[in-house]
Amino acid sequence: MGRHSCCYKQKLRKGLWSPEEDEKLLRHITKYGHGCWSSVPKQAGLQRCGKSCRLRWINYLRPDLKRGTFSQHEENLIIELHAVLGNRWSQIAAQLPGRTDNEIKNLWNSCIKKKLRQRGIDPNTHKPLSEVDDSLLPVVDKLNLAESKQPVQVPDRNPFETSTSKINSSPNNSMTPTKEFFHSTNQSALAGLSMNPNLWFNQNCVKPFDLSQDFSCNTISTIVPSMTSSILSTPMGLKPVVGLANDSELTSDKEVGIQIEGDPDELKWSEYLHPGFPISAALQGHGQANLFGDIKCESQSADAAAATWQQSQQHQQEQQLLASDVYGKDFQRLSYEHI
DNA sequence: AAATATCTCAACCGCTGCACT
DNA sequence: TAGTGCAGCGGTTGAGATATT
Repeated sequence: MGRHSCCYKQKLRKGLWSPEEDEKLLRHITKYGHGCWSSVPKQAGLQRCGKSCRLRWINYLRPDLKRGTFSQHEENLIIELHAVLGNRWSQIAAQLPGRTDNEIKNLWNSCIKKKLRQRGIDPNTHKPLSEVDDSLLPVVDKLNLAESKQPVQVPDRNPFETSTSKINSSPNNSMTPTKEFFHSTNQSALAGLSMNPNLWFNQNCVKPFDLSQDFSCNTISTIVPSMTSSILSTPMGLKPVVGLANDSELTSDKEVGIQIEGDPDELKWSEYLHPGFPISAALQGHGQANLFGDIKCESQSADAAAATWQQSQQHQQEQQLLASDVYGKDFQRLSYEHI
């Protein structure tokens, strides 16, 4: 089609940027802003294409970039977000201030994938490697899988779990939620739901939010990608959510109750969280709660949360029966305690 | 010490979606 | 409606650094 692209222009420099080029670009953008990227190289006196300038600015020159190695918390967050978002690096990067999509992508491909395999987790599906169907893997992944299966190393803790978490903290609890949850065998009915009990909740969402800033997630439909529309329109109105308890004022002995209220069924569910613990991970164990109604997260005392939790038990059972009615035999109730 | 293998990461490539005409 | 320009995204590449033999 002969579509014109800045990349096809002749006499443009490629490869690594020199300090002089960096300085020119930095000075120009600091003074004038980038505006239209295609005009930046000319205005800044650079023999580069606009695309290259944009990339250099975003990945290297931007003043708000955080340098240095990733913290353990950041790595955990990336794993958690990858389980939710897959390879949507820019969306993942949006949740890590000062980090770029390129940086996160590189970290994932060079480090995190390896670490997960060593822990016996498939980085693509986030399932235990023992569950991964070899026939579905590319040859390269099969090789990696075979390698990492050698010393079958069962993870001794949930990689999403923080040290301060009380949730899923039993000694042999790795990626294993101990509660029952719903799992549909009808893929069209619940398109997008993960087959992974740890993640089915996650796969459908979304932009994590910070509890310290906003406890309300009733607007979840506005941040759930369009891919979840089929889920949202299910008879039960699934509205998944993911978040982090990041309130810096919280201490390890101060609990936050996460309450989920269903409408119109007034389903209530609660769990205790500690700072830094991914809500999604906490919710995994009680995933069925997320099948119903709107979700609202509120801060409440441990006692109040416990009372709410008690109150919700009976209602959840009723809702589970209702789900069976809705989906008939396609809907199974499974326990993953044996995994 | 040299050769080779592996890893890291900056940058490129090709594609998509959107806005505009 | 189709064509064009652009920004942005994710996959891939390859040079340099580091580890291993």
